Amino acid sequence: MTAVRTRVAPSPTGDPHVGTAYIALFNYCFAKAHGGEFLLRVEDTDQQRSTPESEQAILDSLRWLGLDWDEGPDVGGEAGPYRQSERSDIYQQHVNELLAKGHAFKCYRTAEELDALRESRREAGQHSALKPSDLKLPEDEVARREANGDPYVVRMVVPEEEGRCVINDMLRGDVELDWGQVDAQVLLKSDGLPTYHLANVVDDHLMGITHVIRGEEWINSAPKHKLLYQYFEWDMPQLCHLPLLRNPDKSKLSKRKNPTSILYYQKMGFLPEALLNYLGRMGWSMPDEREKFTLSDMIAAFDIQRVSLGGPIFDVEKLSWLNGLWIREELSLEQLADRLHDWAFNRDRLLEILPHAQARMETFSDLAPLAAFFFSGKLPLSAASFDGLAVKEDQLLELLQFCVWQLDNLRQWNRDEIFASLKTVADAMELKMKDFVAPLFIAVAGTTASISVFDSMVVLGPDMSRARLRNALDLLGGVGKKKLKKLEKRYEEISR
RNA sequence: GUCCCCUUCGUCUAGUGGCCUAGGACACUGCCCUUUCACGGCAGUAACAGGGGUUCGAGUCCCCUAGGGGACGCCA
Repeated sequence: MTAVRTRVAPSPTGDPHVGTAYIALFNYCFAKAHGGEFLLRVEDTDQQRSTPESEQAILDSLRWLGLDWDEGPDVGGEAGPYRQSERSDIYQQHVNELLAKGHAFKCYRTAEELDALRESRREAGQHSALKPSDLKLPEDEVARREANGDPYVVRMVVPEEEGRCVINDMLRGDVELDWGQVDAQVLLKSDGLPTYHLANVVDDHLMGITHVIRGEEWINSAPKHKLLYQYFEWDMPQLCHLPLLRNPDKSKLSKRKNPTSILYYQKMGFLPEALLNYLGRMGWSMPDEREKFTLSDMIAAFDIQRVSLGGPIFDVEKLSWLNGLWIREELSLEQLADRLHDWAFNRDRLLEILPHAQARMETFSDLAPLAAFFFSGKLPLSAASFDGLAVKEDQLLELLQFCVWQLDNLRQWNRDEIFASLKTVADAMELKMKDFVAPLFIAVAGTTASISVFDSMVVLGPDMSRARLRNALDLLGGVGKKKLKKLEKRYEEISR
């Protein structure tokens, strides 16, 4: 029986990433096309990233897209998506097994020692990875640290002699990697939680995973995984590495350059079917070259060998066209009315907005101009929209760019956090708050006569807010490379 | 820097040695439809990264170069 899983790692900001949905889609189609199961594994062992909300957000997003997961085998005593934290004891057990067999060792090296070690090796022109022998401490020192109760990690033993590891990839065939590039990977962190590499192998085995379909970024660590399968004497699943989604500048798709949150596309008013359809066109095509197809069409025609390896650029323009096609051709007027109702004019959404609108309303019809920007994507602005503001022209770009950066670094998206982080910029630029927020009002709401920008940004969400600020930056001519460097330097001073 | 992966119009792609004078789609341009704008229809611009092989024949196979991307964490 075919079984695949998608790793779901909540992002620090809680935004579910389209890249996750992309991988999930291919896992889903592969499983269903082979009459198998599509499972989910929630990677929630990193306390920094994972919160119940961020986890829920990604699960909801996948469900919204129609990628429902199967229950899977009962490996955690808990049905539904598999959560690592619920099984933390099994990693300890498996690590003990490796320790007993001599395939892993305890390492008492401190972070500082590791930094120094890496630094000195780099200076010496050594490019190979850190091996068990490099990490070794004198025995009395180990004994001292152990007696001292110092923290330690468990690392895996890796081959130190020269040689190559052959990894079979379903799309690329055999890929050979040097063992010299494979370091003594940490398996169990000093907090007792597993790293991806350990959890990945152990979980996949227990879940009965037959095929691992994941992003290309993992190809280099495949030898570690293969080695672990050998250490455990388990059968290894078939590997398949998908190309990475890219920004227009060809780098790996990132929120700094592109809206990447599924929530953003939801708020923009894309249909889940269309978004999924578009993701299915990334690196993949129907045998008959149809552009518009449903999830079940895709499953019916699915052949993983039809994946093309060049990293596709995520092109919002074409996604928009496809979404238009879906709206025009697939929805009746009744269905469209229902969809719009669900999207914007439902109670919950209105209740988010109304607290800010009520005080400013005399008639119901005042709501439309007041709240239109909440239901818009790109605002109809031009450079002239920013004329006549108190901030000087040369300060305008600087101000917007600083705000974009500042918001990029925000861990939590709420009114207080947003206000505090932007206030820092206003202070650093020695601007009165009133003058400082004016351009933000224009960028975010289209006019200075509007609901508080901070409240607006909360409602709009991080990706939409960022997109609006970026758009304003573009309209004003953008920041040139030279200027960007200067600004970065100044920003570093501010953010400190 | 080291290692790995990738390379067809600006973008998404078709193409698995002859059907390729390289096809489709987005975007762009023009025309038609139309009281406007969209939609729709028609047409146009535009690509096999470069160089060597293999072969009767190469976008397709091999090698080299270049370019792009990724990985080198007690992140995933």
